[in-house]
Amino acid sequence: MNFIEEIIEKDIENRKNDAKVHTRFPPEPNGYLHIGHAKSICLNFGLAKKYNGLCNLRFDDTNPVKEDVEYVDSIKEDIQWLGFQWAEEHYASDYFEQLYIWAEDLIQRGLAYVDDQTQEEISAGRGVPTKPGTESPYRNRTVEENLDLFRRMRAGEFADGTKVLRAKTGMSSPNMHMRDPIMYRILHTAHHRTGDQWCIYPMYDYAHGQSDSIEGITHSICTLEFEVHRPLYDWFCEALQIHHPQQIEFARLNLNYTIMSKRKLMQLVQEKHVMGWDDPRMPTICGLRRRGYTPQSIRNFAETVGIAKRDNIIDVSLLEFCAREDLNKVATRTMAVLDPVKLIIDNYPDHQTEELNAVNNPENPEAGTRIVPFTKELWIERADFREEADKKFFRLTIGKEVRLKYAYIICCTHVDKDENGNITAIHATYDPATKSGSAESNRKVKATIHWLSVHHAKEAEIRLFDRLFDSSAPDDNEDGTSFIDHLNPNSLIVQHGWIEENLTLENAEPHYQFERIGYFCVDKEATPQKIVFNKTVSLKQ
RNA sequence: UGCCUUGUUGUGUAAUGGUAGCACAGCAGAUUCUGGUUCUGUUUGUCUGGGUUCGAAUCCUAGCAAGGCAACCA
Repeated sequence: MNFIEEIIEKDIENRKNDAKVHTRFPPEPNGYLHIGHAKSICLNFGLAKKYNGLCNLRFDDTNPVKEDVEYVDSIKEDIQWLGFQWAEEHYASDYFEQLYIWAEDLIQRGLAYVDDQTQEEISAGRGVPTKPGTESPYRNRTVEENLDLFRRMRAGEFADGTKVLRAKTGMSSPNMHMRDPIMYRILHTAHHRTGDQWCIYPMYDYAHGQSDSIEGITHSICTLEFEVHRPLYDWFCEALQIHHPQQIEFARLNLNYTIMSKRKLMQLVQEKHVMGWDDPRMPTICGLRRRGYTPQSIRNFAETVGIAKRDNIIDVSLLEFCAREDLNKVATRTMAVLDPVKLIIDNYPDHQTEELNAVNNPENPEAGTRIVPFTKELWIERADFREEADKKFFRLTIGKEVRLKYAYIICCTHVDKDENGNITAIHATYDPATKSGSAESNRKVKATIHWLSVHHAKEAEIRLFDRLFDSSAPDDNEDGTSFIDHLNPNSLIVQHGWIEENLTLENAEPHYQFERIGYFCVDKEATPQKIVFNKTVSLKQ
């Protein structure tokens, strides 16, 4: 049980909020969701589910300059794909009128004032954390004057940046957020939902808590950097005398070998370092989806990393473990040869084709079996043969035996080479008595390798992804480098390999395990003419 | 150098005054027609110093370290 669950269970025990739990996930629609958001989504929706409560989706859309419907749509898609459904869909912008009414109320009660200072003057007046700030010369305007000015701000009489509405919290708090914080700024910018209805927009601090309050949120969960905002959150709820949700902060997710800043992810997309927000190397939810991660694996990951208040950097190997753990259960097995070399079974009849049975998923007998054709000429993985094998190598080498999966035990005899010494073909003989499933098939061999019939295999493009950055902390700029400097030049390698003939775009399963290689899924760019696979994650080595 | 928060194996996370546990990673072995899976075993830890207590990761105290905060961003 994490510390938030402890708080909630105590609240339920004390019948706080009538023992109800109502959370919310409050993204700003200014970018795509990433794995860090997934942690927050799983937390908020998970808590609601665990305690028979509700979880809303609320877009924190108070800054029209950065926000767009494109992001609203992608956020909704990603949350649903992760397997969650919100109780209510809201937008902070739906509350603009209520927020405005409350602002006038605060003015009338002498708790807010219009300030004509420039941005620089306000910043200077705020002072520094170690010393109190100074009061604005406009701080003591009359209620009437403030009301008149604020109404004219709304009416559009003033230019951007010429006036703001500030709360009167005092100028000497050691918490900088409590030094007469700005509530409204003038922004003659169209909003993606309210159009040009407004030219003043509330700040986060004057919108978030109130939105929570309006929706009857009981536990307002956010990340650590909002800790210093909590006194303000509380101040507004108390000043307005409205339902007061409890803000609780937890540590955001950090993953090594990647970055999590929306701004920087946006830069990768805009500067075309990646194919887009859904590039399989991106830590975005849509990127992970395209990469072949299952929603279950991401939920498991979010559960496994836990919830606490200390800063953390999770090892990507945990994410990969979660992917393998789930994929092992659900992925359809198939044989694929990524880096082919020809294997010729010299003593196998020239024009014979045998139909062999292959298991679709050993973890799930219900997945059944399929037929794979076996012939004299096969593709095998170049790495499965070595001329000079050490003690640790127990696959194919001259004079040694291996089993061809679902087929026969073969013994390597010799190899053909071109003038440069590169192996062009490997020759072997097979033992007909060792056919899989036959009475004498139980002879032990050191290894089993996968293969494909040259005459039947189909070509496919296979995209092998590695981590996007070659530094475990690409965002650490202490040496003067930027995350762009740490991009891994080998993060995408495109190979043209061979797949089983029965695997087509039309009948493709959502997830495959290429036996002995890794987990793969069909990419959205695949066509019936050219099927394209993405590597999700390799098998454990 | 003001205020807030946080320090538990390599990485995360439990233990709420009573045997420092779990997961990942690592290592070793068993099984295996995937060097996968599964199973077994195993290395490594309470930031430091004092104090309270029969007993401290936990309480007190003094340090130290890390992170956050001085946007008309969220």
